[in-house]
Amino acid sequence: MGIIKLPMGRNYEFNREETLNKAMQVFWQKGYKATSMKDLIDEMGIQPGSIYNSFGDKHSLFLEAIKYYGDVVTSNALKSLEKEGSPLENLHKFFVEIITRPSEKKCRGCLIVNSVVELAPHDSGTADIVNIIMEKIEGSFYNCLQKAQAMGEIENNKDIKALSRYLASSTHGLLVTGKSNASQEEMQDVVNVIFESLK
Amino acid sequence: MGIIKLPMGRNYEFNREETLNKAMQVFWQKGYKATSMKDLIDEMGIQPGSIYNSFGDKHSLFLEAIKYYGDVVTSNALKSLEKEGSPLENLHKFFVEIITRPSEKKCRGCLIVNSVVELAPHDSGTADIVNIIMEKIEGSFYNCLQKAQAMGEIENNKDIKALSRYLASSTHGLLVTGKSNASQEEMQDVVNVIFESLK
DNA sequence: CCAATTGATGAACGTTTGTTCAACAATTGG
DNA sequence: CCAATTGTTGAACAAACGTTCATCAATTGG
Repeated sequence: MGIIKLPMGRNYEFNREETLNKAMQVFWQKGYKATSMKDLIDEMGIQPGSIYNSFGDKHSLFLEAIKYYGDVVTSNALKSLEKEGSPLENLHKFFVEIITRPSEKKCRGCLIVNSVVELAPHDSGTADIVNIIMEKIEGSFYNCLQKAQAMGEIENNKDIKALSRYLASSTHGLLVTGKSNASQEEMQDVVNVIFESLK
Repeated sequence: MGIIKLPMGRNYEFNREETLNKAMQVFWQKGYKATSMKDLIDEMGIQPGSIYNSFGDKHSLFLEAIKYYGDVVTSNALKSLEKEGSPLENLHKFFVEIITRPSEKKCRGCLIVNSVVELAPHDSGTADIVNIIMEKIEGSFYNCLQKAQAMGEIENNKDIKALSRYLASSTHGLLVTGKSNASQEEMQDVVNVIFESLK
């Protein structure tokens, strides 16, 4: 075991991850363009110089924020699909969670969906990151459906690759619908039809 | 028949609808915040004074643009659902059109979906207009499904109110998916599952 | 304690933003 | 032709934007 060499200069006075998380929240709520550096400075609680020193410019910070969102928020939601017990029940809880969120939290939807719509077509940096996350989502659905099929919850003649793509697109749809003034009841209707189509 | 009284001052040198249409295209492609007045001046081909004189400020122009989109682009797409013949076939063509567009046109998606995601939660002016258009979309799906049911293309025990909500949300989903790098084939899979669920 | 290194601060910078307005052009009514 | 009215022009504006950097603070190595 070697001696730990500390860096020479001053120590950071903020927690990098906590600060990145704050930035993510702002981008999530306001979008990329509508978020100003002043917003970020206020919410992150550090000065512009510290932001640029630690995260680079606004665009770099944004890319890191959506990557972080994928690693924490999205990943956490997808983990619920791997729980023991009925895969279809896990999947159902996943969708109920999605349609329940809009009313409590401030209608932020999903940062990935928001970013696809606002930036992906014009910004390859954003496109690369969100595409990876979206493939991960589809992959998680696929694994869940595969398990469901193995357990006899889904008929064997079903094309679960197509179904996983369908579930991914349906999720995006609900996250958009949740940003309109659609009621809980309307979205419950949608989820019911989605689950009918899995049987 | 009375005498037509002409207004006293100078005549407009541009066609209001053509110019509004140009503005709509820019907002459609770039989003609200990412569109600058300079962009609008360049694309509309008139000076700032003329824009303010005819449309008010940027936000007012945007509201008029999304209203115009609903009256022209969305309405035109929905009209195809009312054509003679098989309602389900019309519906299918509607969805094929949606998943075919992204590759030709520059990945603009749908201005209404874009606006829900970018602005609706923070801007009640946008929310009001967008919600009306979304209700119109759901209404058109409902009429189409009703006709399909009357013609025996859909079973009578199906809840077509729920199905129309489902189709609306599915449409939003596909319009988001079309902005990612999803292939035509992937989206065709999604459409196939959607139509399975109508049977 | 002193040099070296690195983070923190926030005033200041040059752009770009959305918007205004005085000057000008075109049309109508008389 | 002259007054009245209204559209057009584009320079100019204040405010907000993202970004930089000289100055200071804290830590390490010797």
